[in-house]
Amino acid sequence: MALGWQDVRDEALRRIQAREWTPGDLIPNEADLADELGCARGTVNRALRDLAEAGWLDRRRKAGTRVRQAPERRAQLAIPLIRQDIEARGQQFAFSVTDRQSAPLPARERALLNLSGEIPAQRVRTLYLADGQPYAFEDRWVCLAGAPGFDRDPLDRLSPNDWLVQFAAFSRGTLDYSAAAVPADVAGHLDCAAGEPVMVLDRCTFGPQHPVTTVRVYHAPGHRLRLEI
Amino acid sequence: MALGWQDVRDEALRRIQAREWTPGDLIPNEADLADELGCARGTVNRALRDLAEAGWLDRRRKAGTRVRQAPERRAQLAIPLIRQDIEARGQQFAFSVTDRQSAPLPARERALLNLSGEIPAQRVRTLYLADGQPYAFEDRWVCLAGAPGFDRDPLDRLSPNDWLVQFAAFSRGTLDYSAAAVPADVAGHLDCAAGEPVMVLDRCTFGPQHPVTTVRVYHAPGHRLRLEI
DNA sequence: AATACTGTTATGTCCATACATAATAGAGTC
DNA sequence: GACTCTATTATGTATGGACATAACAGTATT
Repeated sequence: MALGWQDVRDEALRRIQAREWTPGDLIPNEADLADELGCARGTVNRALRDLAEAGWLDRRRKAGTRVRQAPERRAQLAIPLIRQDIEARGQQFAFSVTDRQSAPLPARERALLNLSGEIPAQRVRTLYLADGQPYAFEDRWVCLAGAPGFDRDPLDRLSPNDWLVQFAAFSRGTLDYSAAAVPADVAGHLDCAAGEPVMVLDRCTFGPQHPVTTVRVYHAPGHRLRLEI
Repeated sequence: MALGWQDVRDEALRRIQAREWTPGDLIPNEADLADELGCARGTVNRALRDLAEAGWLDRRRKAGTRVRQAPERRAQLAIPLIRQDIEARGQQFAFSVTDRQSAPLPARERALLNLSGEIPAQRVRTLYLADGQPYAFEDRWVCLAGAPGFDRDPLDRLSPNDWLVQFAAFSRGTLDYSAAAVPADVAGHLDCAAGEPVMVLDRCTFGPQHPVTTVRVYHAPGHRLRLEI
């Protein structure tokens, strides 16, 4: 019957939400709680660590554990992989590379990726389709040092997105969402009026050694980014 | 001397990124790894669990641990608290309630919060300012059952957002970002042209017992939502 | 008063062990 | 072959004990 750490977490969360432990409060220490609830300290530790990670508690050695004033909750966003997004909605995925050229990385992209000098790169612009309807249009620069072989792949089976996921190791990156009016040249691909408001994603990806790619994705009108807490 | 779980995690991540363990691969089991690295199985477990949470590994009882094909990385987004956002940028926070009325919850909002029947609620529309410049305009419905006392607060010191954070327990919710053209009545408050593209956030908040509030936030043009991995 | 040292304390982590649980693989049955 | 039952196995978790570490508080020193 012994208490699991999830039980302990639920009980602690209950006390926080029921305001038995109010924001700013110092809560009993692990040993006492373990004693009170009848489990080992390790179990309480696991439970409270989990609540701290979720933003409910603030823990500091010696200072003890206290309830956060404003529970700094964090939402998790599964990083969008366009193909998966489309397939998850039961739609047919397709893409078409509209143009592709090799050239040194331009200044704007160099700045985004913290690079300087002449960087061999390739630009690919791709339209993604869901059930034949435009889903997103991406304008991507790929650093060949961070994605060796990318320029030699015909990109007929794998989309640029999928190719990079599969062959380029990556360790960190940034995602930057904003709203913008569709530029005229993109509007044609997305099959909408120029100037319509759409979600734009600017993304940079870095591998363990080299920067890999930076991309601007124009989502089709109506796209929503959904997060749950 | 003794390996910490972070050391084990780093070593495992190194092997994944160096492709010593390739996607789809079954990696050695915990006991063997512990043996090889010279630490207890618990330590390996902690490390691998961490990598699984971060999306690098896939673990299943008996089936073992394997490297994710496409590391389903998750980005964390600190839930936006407008006042903190503004103050974090070193700007002066201010707000003004433009109008406020008590009325039963309309149909659209009832649907969003999974409610039916006649629900006592209050509507508040608020303009948020950073250094005197419009930052966001919110149109909020608050369920009085989930936020008792809200309708009696003059909202002169605390903004609706801050009031709810401080006095209404909440346990879960949804965030829904999209791009939209600013409606004419909002454009006046945000000091921009009607029809300009802006980020819109639709948010629902639920307490442990009752739904609490649903809100639509129109961010000022140029607003960016930044996530890091 | 300012500084340096020294306990004390609560959390952080490790270990060895034990048992629980989910999922697979194989044996046996129809 | 399709099904059921039964090991087997890798991960999940609980325990008690131990020590590490950060941070605070009080004491001693200058």
